[in-house]
Order: sequence, then structure tokens, then C-alpha cells
Amino acid sequence: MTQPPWQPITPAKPTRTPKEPLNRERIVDAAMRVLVESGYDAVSMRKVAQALGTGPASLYAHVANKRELDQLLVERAAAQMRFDEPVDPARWQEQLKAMMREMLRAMRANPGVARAAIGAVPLGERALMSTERMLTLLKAGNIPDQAAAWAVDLIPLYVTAVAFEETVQSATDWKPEDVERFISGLRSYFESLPADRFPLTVALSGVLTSGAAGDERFEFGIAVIVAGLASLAEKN
Amino acid sequence: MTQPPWQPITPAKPTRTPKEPLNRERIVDAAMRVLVESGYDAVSMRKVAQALGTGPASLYAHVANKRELDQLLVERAAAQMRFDEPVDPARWQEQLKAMMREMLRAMRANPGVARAAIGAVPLGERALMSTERMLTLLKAGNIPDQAAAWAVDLIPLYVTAVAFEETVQSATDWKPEDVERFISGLRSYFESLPADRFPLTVALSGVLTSGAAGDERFEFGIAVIVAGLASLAEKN
DNA sequence: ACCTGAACACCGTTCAAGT
DNA sequence: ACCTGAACACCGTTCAAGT
Repeated sequence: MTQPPWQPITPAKPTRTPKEPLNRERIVDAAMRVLVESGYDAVSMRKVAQALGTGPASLYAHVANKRELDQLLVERAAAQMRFDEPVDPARWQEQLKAMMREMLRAMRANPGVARAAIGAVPLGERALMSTERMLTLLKAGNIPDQAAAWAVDLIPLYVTAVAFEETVQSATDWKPEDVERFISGLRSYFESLPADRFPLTVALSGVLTSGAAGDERFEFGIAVIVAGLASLAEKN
Repeated sequence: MTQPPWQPITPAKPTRTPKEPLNRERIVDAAMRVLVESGYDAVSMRKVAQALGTGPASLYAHVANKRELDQLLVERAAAQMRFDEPVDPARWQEQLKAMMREMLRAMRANPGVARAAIGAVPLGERALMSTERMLTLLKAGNIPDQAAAWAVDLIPLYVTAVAFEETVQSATDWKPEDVERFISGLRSYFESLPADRFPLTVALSGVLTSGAAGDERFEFGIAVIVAGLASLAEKN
């Protein structure tokens, strides 16, 4: 009505213009959105481009390839890890376990990122801060240098493997009841094995099929790893 | 020349007729061939079908889907593992490590199978024999039942993760010199970090970038895990 | 019962052409 | 310098039609 005629009438797009230029950050944002919403297998160059309202070819001006995009997603997840508690040398084992729990939490919060993390060497600033903190804790525990160096490789590998395993299993889109039926079928199967050839598998069928879900398995794993590391401490 | 005219002349295909019927075994054979020759990413239903001289649709009469084919490949690799040494309770830790080495060897001999193994529950006979043997060794070490049960999950998970990581890295088709350049670049990068924020990363840059290839990392991992398990032994 | 061709709905990546 | 449409060479899976 009162619109001055010399000002062209444009559809109101206040916050974000449609032709906002592409850049790495916007691409990773979009990829992260697809990742969280639809899982790793859905994160294709095409889907990410679509989420940005463009074609796949446009992404290649900012990202070398899918592999590099994966790396950027891993760094995003690493940046979400919080290690705020000051290092307490006396509690190095407990603090190392807390770090592993936090790593798993961040990976779970970004389903699919574990897959991308497996071959990756974490070099972003946040990832380096994690490494430095792990080394600090390990040196607090008198772990020799070379062992500490290998440990900062072993620890993320284990956490990532657990997270990746979970995403593979959840990709089957089984309902909880399906999982339960599978587990109980597994138990019956173990129980039905010939006891002369598989005595322990039969005898332990109960515990073999318990705690498969939940965090007990992970807690066991980090307890074993931290205890194993502690056994390498130099006497002094 | 001396060929009797009433016998039709056919191209000589002595050992294998072209229309030998498809079955699971032939499909897995072909998939294994593709896997070893070209890696996991090349194992597509189409490539496997092509190797059998047919189309992808033909496979679905014998194999439910790609996932099931993966499972069959894992069982093949599990069947190649050899655990011949009789169980010696006094040497349970060393024999457990030997099992882990043999698992890794079999996975490496079938590049790509690790990827397929990650979500899989190993249920073939050979896999069950591995599980039974692991349980025997763990009970020889006085490991409590529930811990032993979780350990037979943790052990293959770790070995598989190492093998998978290797295949991901080898999928980059870097030459050895490229890897070496990357490693030395990494060391320079660690050395160049601000020493006030990353003192240990800087100080340990040497060991952090050594033994990345080779088996030392794996030997470290199995030593940590076995030592951690040993620490859980019941006193008696 | 088993096999097949053709189709459907997808991939990652490249490239010449546009702005 | 950045973006795009179209193409290339692939995927897993389904299905009607053949033998």
C-alpha cells in the first residue's frame, strides 16, 4: 500500500538470503544436520548439496572430496567434548576413564561420526588438547613415554570402535523387541550346543548374552584398558 | 581332421561348464576373490555377479542381501584361523595373545573382511570354537565369569578395529614414501606447537610419530588388554 | 525353482560453460 | 573466483518375464 513504487517488492527473506555464498562452515553445518538426522550413510555429497539448495558439484570448490568432509565432521564432534575438571595426578585413572566416557558421549551425540573417525588422525585444536590432557594423565601415572604415546592411539581407537559398532547395529533398524528376541534366541542357541565340545559356551550362555546393550560392556572395556596401562607404570 | 562329423564341434571347456548352477558357496568364493583382489569397497553385488558371468539379480535367489553376503565372508575368514596349540593353563596370557595375533593375521589375509566383521556376531562353528578356546584360557587365568564373557567381546572388537583401521588407511592408495612424508610432516607439526599449551605433545613428538606402522602398536594393545584382564583374576 | 533384463532410485567426481 | 547442469561410471534392490 504505502510501499514506495521505486523500491522493488521482494519476497521477505529477512534472516538468510537465498544466495548466501557457500563456504566450508556452511557445508559442514549442513553435513552435520544430515548426519544427526539420517545417519552416516545418508551423508552424501548430493544430500548435503541438496540441504544447501545447490548441486553436488558446488561443494568441490570448498571441500576436496568426501574424505575431507568426513574429517571435518570428526573435528566438529571433537570440539563438542568437554574436559573441564583440572588434572589431579592422584586420580589419573579415574580421570582417564572420564575422558573415555566423554568421548563416547560426543560420538553418540553425532551418530555416524565414529565411522568417519576410524582412519582419521585428529589434528584440530580441540583434538590436540585431548591428546595433551591424556598425556598429562598418563605421565601422572608414571607411564613410560613410548607407552603413553601408544596409549593415546589405543584409547580413541577403542572408544571409536565401540561407537562405530553401535551405529552399525542401529543401522539395522530393529525394534527393541527384535533385539530382545535375537538375544534370547542366541542364548537358547548357546545352551543347545554340544556340551562336550563347547562346555564353557554352554555353561556361560547366561552371562555371554547379558549386558550386550547398555554401558556395562564399555565400562568393562575402559576398566581393562586403564588397569592394563597402570600395570605398565614405572616403579620409582 | 579326424573329428567324426556327427559329433558337434564345441569350444573346449573341460573343467567348468558355463552354466554350472549358482549356489551360496560359489557366490562366496567369487566374493572372496573380489575382496582379496580389489578390497572391500569393490565387493558389490554387481561385481560378484560379473565374476560369475551373470547379473546382480541372480544372486538374490541365494543370498538375502549384501549384509548377509558380508556375514558369509566373515565366516570364511574365521574358518582360516588356526589355533592348534593345546591349551596350557600356565601360559594362558601368552596363548591369548597368540590368538589375537592369529585373528589379525587372518583378517589381514582377507583385506576388507574387518569392515564386514564389525557389527557381526560370529556364530559359525569355527568362530564358536574360538570363543570356547578364549573362555578356556580366561578361566585358566581365574577370570570371573562375567568378565570372561565381556572379554570374548572386547578381544575381537579390538583386533577387528585395528584391522579395519589398516584397511581404511591402505584405501588411500598412498605410496610408502607418501606415508613417510605424512609422518615426518606430523612430527614437525607437533614440534612446532606452542610449548606452553602443548608441552607433552611437543616433548613426545618423536615417540608419538614412531611405530605407527608395523606391529608394535598392536603388540602394545594386546599387552595392555591381557594385563588388564589378568588384573581382574580372582584370588584363591 | 532358478535365472534374467531392465528398471528404479541412488552414489562420488569431473568438466565445460556460465556469471 | 565461484557456481552450475549435465554427464560418466558406478551402487543395492525389485520385479515381471522367461526357462
